[in-house]
Amino acid sequence: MHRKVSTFRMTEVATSAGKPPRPKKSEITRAAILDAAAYVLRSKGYALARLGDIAKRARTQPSSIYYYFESREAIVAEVLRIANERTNATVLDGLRAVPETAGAREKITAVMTAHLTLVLSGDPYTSAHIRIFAQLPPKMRNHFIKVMDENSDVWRTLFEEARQQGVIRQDINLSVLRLQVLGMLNWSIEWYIPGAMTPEEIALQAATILFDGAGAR
Amino acid sequence: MHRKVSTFRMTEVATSAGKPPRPKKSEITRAAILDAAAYVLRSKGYALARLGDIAKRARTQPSSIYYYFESREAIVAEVLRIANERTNATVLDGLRAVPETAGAREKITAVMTAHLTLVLSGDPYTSAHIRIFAQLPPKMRNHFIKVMDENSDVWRTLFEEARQQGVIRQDINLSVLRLQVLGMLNWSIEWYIPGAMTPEEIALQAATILFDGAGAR
DNA sequence: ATACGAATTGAATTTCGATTCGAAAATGGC
DNA sequence: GCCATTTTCGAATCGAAATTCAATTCGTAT
Repeated sequence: MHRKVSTFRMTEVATSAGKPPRPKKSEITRAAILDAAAYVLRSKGYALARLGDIAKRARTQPSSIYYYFESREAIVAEVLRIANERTNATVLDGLRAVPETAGAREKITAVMTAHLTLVLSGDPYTSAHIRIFAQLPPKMRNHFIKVMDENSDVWRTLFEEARQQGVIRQDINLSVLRLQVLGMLNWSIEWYIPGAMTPEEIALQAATILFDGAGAR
Repeated sequence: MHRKVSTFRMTEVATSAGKPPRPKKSEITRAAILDAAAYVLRSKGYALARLGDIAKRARTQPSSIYYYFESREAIVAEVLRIANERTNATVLDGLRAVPETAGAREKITAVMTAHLTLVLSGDPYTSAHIRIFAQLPPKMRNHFIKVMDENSDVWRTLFEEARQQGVIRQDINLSVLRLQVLGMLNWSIEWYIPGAMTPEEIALQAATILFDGAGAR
C-alpha cells in the first residue's frame, strides 16, 4: 500500500540479502495513474475530474487507485509536485543552454521560451497545474504557493541581473514586471491553438514586447 | 417560479388597472443570491462553491434558491452573464472617457486601465468569471467563449486602429498581442495584493511595457 | 379581517462519486 | 508446481450535496 517513494532501493543492491524485496513493476501503473490524472485534470478541471475518469484512462479501476494513493487529493498533490519539478527543471535547462557570458536579455528570452514551450507543448502536468491552481482547496494551495515562490528565484535573479546591466529601466517595478510576464505566458494556455504560430514564435513576440514594446520606434 | 427577467413591467404603469401585478420585492432576494454566488465562486472556485455557502451568505436556505433558479448551473451561468455585461460596459465607459480625437495609444491605455481596475477592485462577478472560466463544464464554457469573443470587438478594433496609425509595428501579430495583453491583465488576479501598487499604476506599467517595453532606451 | 398569490422553509429524497474491504488473481522466487 | 507477496477487482458502504415537495408563512390589495 502506497509506499513512500523515498524508500532508497539503491542501498539494497549492496547489502545483498536484504529482507525488503524491491518492487518495480508497479511503478508503471503508478505512473500511468498520474499521467491519466494530469490529463483529466487539465481537460476537466479540478471539480469534474472524477476518479472514474482517471481510472478509465489509466486502464484500471477506481478502487485499484487506492493501492497507490491515499486519496483523490493525494493524487492531485502529486501531479502538482511533479508539475513544479518539471517546470523548474525545464526553465533551468533553458537557461543552461545559453552561454554563461550572455546578456540578461538573452537569458530571459531563453527562459521565457523554455517556459512557454513546456506550457504549450501540452505537457499535461504543467497545463493541469496552471489550470487548476486557483481552484485548489486552500490548504493545498498555500502549500504550493510556497513551492512556486521558491522556484521563481531563477526569474527574480534574472530580472535583477537585467536591471544591474541597465537592460531594464528604473521606473519599472521588477516584481510586478515578473508577474506580468508570467501572466502573459501562462494565460496563453487559455487561447493557444496549435498551428498558427509556434510556441517559440509566441515567446519571442512576448520577449520583444517585454524589452522593446510593440510600439513603433 | 423563476420568472423570466424580461417581463416588461414598465408598460404596466401606463395601463393603470393591469391584471398582472408587478413583482419587485423578490428582485432583492434574487440579487442577493447572485451576489453571494459570485462571492463564493470567486473565493472557493467552481468545485467548492456549495449551494449551502451561497444560501448562507444570502441569508436564505438552499431550498429557497430553487424558487429563483432552475439549478446550481443556472446560477453560475447567470453570474457569468452579468460578469460579461459588466466587463463590457466598464471597458466601453473607459473608452468613452477619452476624447474621440485621442490617439490609439491613449485609448488602449484607458481601456486597459478600466479593465484592470474592475478586475482588481474585487468586483466579485468579474473575478469569479476569470477564476472559474477554465473549470466550467464544456457546454457552458463554449457558450461563454462566444460571448467573450463578441465582447472583444472593442479591443480588436482598437488594436487595428493602432496599427493603422502606425503606433504598432508590423512584425507584431495583432491577435496574439491582444491576447497577451489580456493575459497580463487577467493573470494579475492571481498575485495582486492590495496596498503595494494601485490597479491604475499596474495598468499603466502594463501599457508602458506594451508600447515602449521595459528595456532601457 | 380575509383572501390569495408570493415567498420561504425543513424534511425527505435522490444522485453521485469517493472510499473501504475482502476475496481473487497475477507475479516472482524457489 | 507451490508459496508468499503484490496487485487487481467488484461489490458494498458512506457521505455530501443537489434537488423536490408539501406545508407554512408573509405581504398586501380589497
